[in-house]
Amino acid sequence: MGKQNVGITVSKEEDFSEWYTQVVLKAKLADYAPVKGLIVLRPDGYSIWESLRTTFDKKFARNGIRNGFLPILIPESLLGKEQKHFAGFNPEVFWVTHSGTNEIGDRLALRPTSETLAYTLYSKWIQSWRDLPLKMNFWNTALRAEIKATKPFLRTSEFLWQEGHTVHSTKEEAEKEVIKILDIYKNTVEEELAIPVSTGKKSEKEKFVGAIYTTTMESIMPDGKALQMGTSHFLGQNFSKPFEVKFADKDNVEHFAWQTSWGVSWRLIGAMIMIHGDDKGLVLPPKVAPMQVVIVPIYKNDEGKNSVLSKVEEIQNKLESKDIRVHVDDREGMSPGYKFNDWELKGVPLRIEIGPKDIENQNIVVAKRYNLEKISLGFTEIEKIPIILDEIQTQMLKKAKEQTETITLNISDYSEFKSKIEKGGFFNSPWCGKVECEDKIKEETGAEIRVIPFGSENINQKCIYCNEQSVSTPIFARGY
RNA sequence: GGGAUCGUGGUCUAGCUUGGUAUGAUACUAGCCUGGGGGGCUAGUGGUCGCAGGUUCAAAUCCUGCUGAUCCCA
Repeated sequence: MGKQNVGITVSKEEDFSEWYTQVVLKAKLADYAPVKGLIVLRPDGYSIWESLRTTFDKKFARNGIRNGFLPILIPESLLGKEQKHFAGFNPEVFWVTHSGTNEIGDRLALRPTSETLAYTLYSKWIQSWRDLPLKMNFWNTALRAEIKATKPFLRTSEFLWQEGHTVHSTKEEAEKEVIKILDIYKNTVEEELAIPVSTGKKSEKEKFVGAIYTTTMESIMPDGKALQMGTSHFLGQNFSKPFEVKFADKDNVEHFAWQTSWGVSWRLIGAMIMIHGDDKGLVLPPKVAPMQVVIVPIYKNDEGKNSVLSKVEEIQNKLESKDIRVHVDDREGMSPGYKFNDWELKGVPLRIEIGPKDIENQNIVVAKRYNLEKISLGFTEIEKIPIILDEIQTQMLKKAKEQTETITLNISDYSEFKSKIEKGGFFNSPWCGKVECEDKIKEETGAEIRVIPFGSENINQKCIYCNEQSVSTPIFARGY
């Protein structure tokens, strides 16, 4: 077997973009579809998404949110009801104009997002304060035409996501919901994917079109570019008015409702690949890994094979009884070395090697993927495996946090800002709050306000661009 | 939005300038030997050169259109 095309052929350090694409394809998470900008998820990729979905569903349910399903086609007349929202999405909407050979009068959009459709229904379902709050979530795909620069998971014309839409009788309750969701997002991403995030608000310029304000979580990738990991919007009454989502309150006066919408997409998978992967390929956090442990049996002859395989089976059963996802690689005709590399490419968190030597010594060899460390465990120490997996999960988050810290800089001088932006990173820099400065910074450096972190309000500094009094210290970065 | 490069068995690739139905590696299948970090030998399978059209006796090669991918800049 040759190694030239099987593994990753470039280093993460030297050619990040190419490295990323190779990891996605070679670890068999996804492949390109025959249509531009679309990808296909393979079992290992989809399994990670399913794992995230399961976690989110549990947390949503605990918060009183239930799942529903919405169709993919939205008539133009509905999509156009909230003008700013429509104008924002229009350039990237796919349109269905024909059914068979007949032209469709009110052409149909492939949903870029479902606010307009959901709220048309909500206005039917809500009449009284007793119908509120209404909290629903939808697992589906959204379609937004990406003409250029597509990249698996990060920028595709169709993407898997969840979109939540809630309706409340008061502004306060809706705003609390916005934050509650952002919290769920943050702790899920940090606990499951081991990716640190910064949360806060988007600037006026960067907020969701149609929202009063947008809260967001952002992460910095190893190449110094920021990635939006999820957003939770306070819609106010911007949609409830045009869509007539209203209710009779206890005093029998009719009010427009207060709404939120929020979503995360499979971009999270892209972030996980970028943050944790290395030159050998994917590195999966144990919690979302489709296989947490792979066992590679090693033997020379039938006699050795039998004793090794019976031990392997015993260990497999022991681990499965502790709800560990185990796979035994009993493929014949492949050398152990080939298998080691293969599973490292696919990012399995722990590999167990068992051969004649180990049977003799009453131990197993355990290799950790995230740091490539190998340790020996006695046969009686198998129950330590779940603990080791937990440690790996913790260590991966720690490592990612350290990485984030090293590329997060406090910069209050604009010339320093400009000279360092080429290398990328999160820049904490004071800002006066004016969109003119934001625009100029974007124009001159390519960096934008990714997030204005909660608690970053401050009036004691000078705007990095115009030197006037600051209102906050946002995180600036170039983005994906 | 602007620019550049590219598309040949599953994968990577030679051939293209100077037209004559395709090179090598790897993968895959079978057998034997091997087996603790991408093994060896032997014998096989697999493509009609991204798609459509044009020029020609003849097109992977020349021309046109389309499509897809990658990278750089805004």
